[in-house]
Amino acid sequence: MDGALTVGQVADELGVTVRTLHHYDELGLLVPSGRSAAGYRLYTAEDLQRLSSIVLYRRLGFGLEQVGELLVADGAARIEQLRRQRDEVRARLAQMTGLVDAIEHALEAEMTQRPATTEDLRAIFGDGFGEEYQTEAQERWGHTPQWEQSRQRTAHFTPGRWQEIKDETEALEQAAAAAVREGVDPDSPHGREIAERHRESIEVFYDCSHEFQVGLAQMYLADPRFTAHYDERQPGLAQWLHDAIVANAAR
Amino acid sequence: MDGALTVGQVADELGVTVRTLHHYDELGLLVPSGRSAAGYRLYTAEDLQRLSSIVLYRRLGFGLEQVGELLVADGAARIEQLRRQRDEVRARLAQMTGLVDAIEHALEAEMTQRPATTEDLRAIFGDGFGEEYQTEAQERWGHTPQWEQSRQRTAHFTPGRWQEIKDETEALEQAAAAAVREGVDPDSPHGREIAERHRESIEVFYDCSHEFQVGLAQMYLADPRFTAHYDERQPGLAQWLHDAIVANAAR
DNA sequence: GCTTGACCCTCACGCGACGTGAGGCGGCAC
DNA sequence: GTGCCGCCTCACGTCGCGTGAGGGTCAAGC
Repeated sequence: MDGALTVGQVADELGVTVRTLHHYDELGLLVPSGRSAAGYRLYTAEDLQRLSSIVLYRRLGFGLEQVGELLVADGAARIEQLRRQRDEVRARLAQMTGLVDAIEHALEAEMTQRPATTEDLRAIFGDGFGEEYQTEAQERWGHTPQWEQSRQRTAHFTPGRWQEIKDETEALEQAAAAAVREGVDPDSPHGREIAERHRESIEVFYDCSHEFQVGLAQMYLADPRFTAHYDERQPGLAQWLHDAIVANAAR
Repeated sequence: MDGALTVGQVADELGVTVRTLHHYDELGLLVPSGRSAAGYRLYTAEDLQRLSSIVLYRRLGFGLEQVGELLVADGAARIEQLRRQRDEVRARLAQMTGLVDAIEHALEAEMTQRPATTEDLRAIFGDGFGEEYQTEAQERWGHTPQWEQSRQRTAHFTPGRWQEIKDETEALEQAAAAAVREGVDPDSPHGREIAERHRESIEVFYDCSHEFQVGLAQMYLADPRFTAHYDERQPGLAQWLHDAIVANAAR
């Protein structure tokens, strides 16, 4: 019996914890063959053999109760259990594969439905969406109620929403440019329609009365950067848009 | 508040159990917005919204604590967590794939190392391994200590072991048949060597003294079925083997 | 008004395989 | 003798509920 090992030695040998050995002892799954005078558990080579079987079956995912059954079962029963276990693990495997897909799905949804980040905006609007402009705009209008309202609303805009906004602005400006080229009167039904569409595109951000819109129109003529933006697309567009907005506001 | 639902209704609606709702309430994960006079939990549409998020995240495999964090996290943090969860699940997936392989491995080992069944024996020895022979053999020798010893030993023989035994028997008989064809003297070193090899092939089953082996040799001549078995392979083999065994026993 | 049955409430233990101390004894080297 | 490591026996914690026990509530039918 001098070959008998204590819990710590067995634990090191087989890669389990001491607590695990205690646990198996409690359950009667692996009761050490002997005890020292002081009550130390003493494991023989046979015990180690049994433990290594237990460890093997545990690694295969069996519960302790099933491990106990496997140890006393004959070959045919063991094979049957192993097959069952394999099938069960395969089933869980399939279900986890589905889980990964579900997570991917949620991830994609989150990516598109989450409020847009600064990077998203740069990706959509290009690098022209620079910090300098942002800073200046904040200084100019940061104290207005419209700015505050816009800030609150856009905080929840998704990348998809921003893309829609860009598309609508683009379409609007193209329609206005076409009207200028075709010599459409700003104070015609079509001219006023475009002015109204412009107001709606602004109302996405904040409540925009006709009066406020007229103020914007005046700025488009007063601030050369706005004027340039419109006239680059179509010479005379800034003036035409201003006139249409004024005409629409006067009804 | 007339739109408020009780636990049972909510449970049906979202496919969870009443106990689960109690649990979430205890944890503070989903505290119903109201209680009836009698203390019934009352869930509003908002509560349902929150619950459906909880159910979603739970289905994605998050723990309840993480679900709580996800509910208050912003988009970026949620995405980060989803990614982490996906990676973790993928890792577990890989490890389960390994598990399946390990089980297959154990299964194969068990298949080949398990004691052979009657079907295994038929597969190895052919259908000549019939019940009639078995029954007669048991009647003839079932009471002998050799039979008992053989029974005990063969009970643990694997299919592989049986195959080895068959191969060795085959090789032995071929060697003996060749010796007969070549006119080898049974009482020569080579003849006695074959006799000794025969004895060893018997000792696989039970302890076989030279005297006992001589008894076997006599039976090979006395029982026409044994004689036929050997002489079919090589005329004169039964007699030759008998003589070699007798010579070897006499040293 | 009374019963019935379905629903709700609050405890509180159970599961599975150990982890993680707490409190105390044994063994061995200095 | 003393310090440290290893061993012992309780015994509670983990995680997400399941499953009663014991008892109120509510709407409907008699």
